[in-house]
Amino acid sequence: MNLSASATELSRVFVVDDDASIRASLDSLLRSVGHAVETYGSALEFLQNQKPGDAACLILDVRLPGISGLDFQAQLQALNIDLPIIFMTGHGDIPMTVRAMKAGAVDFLAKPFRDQDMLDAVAAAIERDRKRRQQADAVADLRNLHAALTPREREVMVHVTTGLMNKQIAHMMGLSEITVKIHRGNMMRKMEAASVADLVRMAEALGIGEGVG
Amino acid sequence: MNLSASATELSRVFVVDDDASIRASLDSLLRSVGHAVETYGSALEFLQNQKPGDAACLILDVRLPGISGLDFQAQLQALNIDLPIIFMTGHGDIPMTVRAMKAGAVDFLAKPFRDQDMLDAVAAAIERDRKRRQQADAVADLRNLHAALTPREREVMVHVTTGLMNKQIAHMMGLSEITVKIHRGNMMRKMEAASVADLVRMAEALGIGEGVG
DNA sequence: AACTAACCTATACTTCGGTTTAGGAATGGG
DNA sequence: CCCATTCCTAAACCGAAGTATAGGTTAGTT
Repeated sequence: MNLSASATELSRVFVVDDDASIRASLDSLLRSVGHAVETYGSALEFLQNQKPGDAACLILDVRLPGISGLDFQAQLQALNIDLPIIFMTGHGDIPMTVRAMKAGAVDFLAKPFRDQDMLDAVAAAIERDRKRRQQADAVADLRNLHAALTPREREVMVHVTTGLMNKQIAHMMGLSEITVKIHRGNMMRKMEAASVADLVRMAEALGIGEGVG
Repeated sequence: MNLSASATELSRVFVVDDDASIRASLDSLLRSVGHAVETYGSALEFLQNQKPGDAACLILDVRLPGISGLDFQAQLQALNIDLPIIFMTGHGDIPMTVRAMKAGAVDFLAKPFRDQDMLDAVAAAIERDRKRRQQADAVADLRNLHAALTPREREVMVHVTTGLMNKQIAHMMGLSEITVKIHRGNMMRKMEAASVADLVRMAEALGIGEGVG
């Protein structure tokens, strides 16, 4: 059996709904297309288990025991858990929908919904998460490199990405030019930057010293 | 009278609704807080008049004579008219709301709505447009500079922003190194780039030759 | 035919970037 | 106390970048 037929990469879907029958049917539906599924009856239950490294998304009923799905969405953001969310609702209204979408929800489905709509939403959510992870991983790598810099090297990096010459940097930092060159060389090696152009792009990704745009 | 009291910058709101009374009340509401307002009874009417240079937004009833507001939204995108849209609806449902929000609507208000909700939405929309314009203007300036480059200069610019050395560029283009230097110097002057760092940021803004990611 | 723009090249020179080698000083941990 | 790290500097050197100056070709315009 080819376990990874439809899911070329691992995809995990978390379902949070207090209705066991909904959980069961979603579980079956999602597994049928190759997603790994974990279901929970409440937000708390979900929070207690931790999420692995797969591309994932969260299917949430707006009405949960104890907490509103919308509030839970905000709570996750506050906790820095960035998981694409698909909302379901039995008695949703427009303001609720708008609020959820503004807060970044992938989709908002009114029950009952068509299976295909849910599958499409999940596919979109998983894809979004996959891209976000990819981007986040790249930035994390850069952060590691950047963290290995000494204070002086970090400082020089800012000035280099600003477009200053060694001479100017030396003057600003109260150093001799040759010292700047040393710091600069060490910095470039540690950052694994082959050129200033590379370095500038890294700095942009790290959110360091913007300039033109 | 201080005409620009509440509106520190000019803001223009387009209202498209087939109901004249709605148009009138929105016109009055929006003018009261300092927005310039133009109302139209149909999408076509709006399209025939052209939009000026102010920061602006569009208030649209989802149900318009002849065309759906959602379809009109898509049409505007196709026409490359990027105006923040606030939808109003009397009989809206959740799928409609989701579709509009996914397509980039700023807000989606169910009638009747509170005046303050509309004013908040308009303020957010205007602000979004202001930022978009600012960004677009900056890019337009860059495009003008870039358009003034000769083909060779453009080519050299790509290679420079990739981080290549003059020697390598020369080899790739089948030129002598000195010729590359000339093109490069002319290019930097025409682009008004004081440094490679500057140039790289310009290239990013122009969407030219990405590198690191 | 005269002119302009874009293109290519060379010599010569200056400045800038970068590495190597070789030190000295301060800090903090084992 | 020794050791590692960070920090600063210098001399010497090489290669890369950049700027004249001076020339040439081709193609299209007037």
